Amino acid sequence: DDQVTLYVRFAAHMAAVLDSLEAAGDLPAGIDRKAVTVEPPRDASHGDLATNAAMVLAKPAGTNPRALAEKVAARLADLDEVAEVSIAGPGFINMRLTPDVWARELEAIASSGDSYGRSDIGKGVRVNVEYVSANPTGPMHMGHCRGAVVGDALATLLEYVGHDVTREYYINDAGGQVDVLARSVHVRYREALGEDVGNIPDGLYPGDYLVPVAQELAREFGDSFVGKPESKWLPLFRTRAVAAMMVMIRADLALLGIHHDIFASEAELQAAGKPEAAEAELRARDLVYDGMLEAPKGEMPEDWEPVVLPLFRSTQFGDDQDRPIKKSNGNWTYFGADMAYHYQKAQAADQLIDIWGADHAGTVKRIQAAVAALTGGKARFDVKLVQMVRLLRDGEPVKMSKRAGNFVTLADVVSEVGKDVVRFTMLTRKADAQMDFDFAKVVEASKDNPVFYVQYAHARISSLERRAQEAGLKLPQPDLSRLGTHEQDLIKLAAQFPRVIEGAANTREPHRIAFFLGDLAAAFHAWWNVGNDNPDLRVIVVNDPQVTAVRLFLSRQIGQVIRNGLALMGVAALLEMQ
RNA sequence: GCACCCGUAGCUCAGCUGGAUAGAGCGCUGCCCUCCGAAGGCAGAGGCCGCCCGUUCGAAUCGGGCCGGGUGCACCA
Repeated sequence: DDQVTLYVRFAAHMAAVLDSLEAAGDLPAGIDRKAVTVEPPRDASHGDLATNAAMVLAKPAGTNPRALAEKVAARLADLDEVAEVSIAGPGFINMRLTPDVWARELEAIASSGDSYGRSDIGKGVRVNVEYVSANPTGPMHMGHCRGAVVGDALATLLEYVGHDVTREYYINDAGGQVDVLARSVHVRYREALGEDVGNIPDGLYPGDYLVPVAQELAREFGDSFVGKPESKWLPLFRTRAVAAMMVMIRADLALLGIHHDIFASEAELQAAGKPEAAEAELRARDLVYDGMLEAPKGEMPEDWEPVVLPLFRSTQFGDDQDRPIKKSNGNWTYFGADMAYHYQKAQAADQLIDIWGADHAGTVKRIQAAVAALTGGKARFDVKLVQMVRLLRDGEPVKMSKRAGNFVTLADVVSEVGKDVVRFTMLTRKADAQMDFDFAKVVEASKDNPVFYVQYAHARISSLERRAQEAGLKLPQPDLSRLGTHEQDLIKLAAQFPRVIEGAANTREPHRIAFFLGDLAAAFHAWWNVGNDNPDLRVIVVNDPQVTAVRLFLSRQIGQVIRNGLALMGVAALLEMQ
């Protein structure tokens, strides 16, 4: 019971109070209580906790908020943990809690340890998070980075709150771009056999990361694919090249600490006839028909001509126009295969989440339409769009030319600033807000760099532990009744952690963890800094072991919360600053 | 023309999925620290939350309509 956190406990208190009012006939039975909240008021001078119960329930109960508030307040005042209750404004019920509550929460942090903030609100519901899914045509570059980190942190977060999470990567190994990849490798293959191929032709991938793949093919097959028609070598070269690219991509992801459970292949999906099955099902329900494609609404391409294709009725689900599932050459469109892919994912999960780059925003509606059609609206399906990251160095945009494969790779960035800095920084903005990533600023050791400030707090806490040990202090068991008000304020903030986690999980917004840690670190530094002016207020007061024991205990638990938050973000907590 | 995302302090951004007097960092102003637990600290000024309606006891938050910025708009992936 010690491990039940404050807000969980008070939700139960609230329910019990309302039950007892029902039993006493002061509240009609069966009123929806979903809107009732118990949370800290924005202004701390109002108290520690506030509930809107009276305002929310007054109307359905056929009474007025003040009258109901009186009754609720009276019962809340009976709780041991509540020191004082007051009614304010339109019917807020404010509670001030006993100091003991904060001591108890601190102990809950200590006994829960790495699990403080964990919950089971996910109830084991299966969630499939698909993220990264970069085309297997080269190494990961910075454009993939943010989605990778956001997806990974979100998956970890959902696991932490009790979901059964699958991390999935969709390999786009069936489209035209992997044929281009295979042709690019063929050029390198001829080169490996001694031919002077000159510059890599336009339209092919010029990167020299293809050289080892080609050399391997040359070693294994000699010149048997030189001067032969594509049909003789293309499938083999494609398979080998994609496999090699995926090895590279996995290595890049590993640099960020990212590992997927499932790598799903589009080519295999098609070979297994999944798109045909989805089409058949939708045709049977008249959701796929053969029809004329509408002319594009934007700039008209030169070679546009009307054509009849199998179309999915995505307009019935809110899309702007129906979408082709096959091309005029008979191949599946990306959408046609993707539709079948999402159907497949929905067989093994209750909820689907896709993390996409914002440049794909235009295709969200059609895939949501397809999932709604194929699952009968059963599966919750969210597409999370991640906005672009502008790369800067000292405020100047980093030059990138897509030609010559001269992009900034993820591996380069990680080796320059480190995994933890990349991951934390990518989570310091809402996913749908644009972001700058300045190589100079993210490693700056100052207060306006949240990565630094949070790590610095944790390092200070670790250093306190070390110094207490080095000083050889004989410390008693901490007597938590000696916590001061400043210290209680720090606990109050730390106690929000489980709520922040819950909110971040429900809204699928892992960035909230980063902001919370920034606030908690700032509060810790402020507490630390009072010791600058007054040595009696330092954590370690050599001639007062009682106080030292309590403050050290508090400091250790703040460190625990910071560590738990960082762990969810996939960031290692530093024991000392470099 | 349509769709999606964004408009909150001078700048960069939070705002707990409807709560009370709107928050942080930077910048600015003032004081403190330079005898070290200071890769700083404390305090202050600064906002019709793009605009207008609506829903509600209550709106930065929800709905509708405008205005402004970004992105995307045949079978590409």
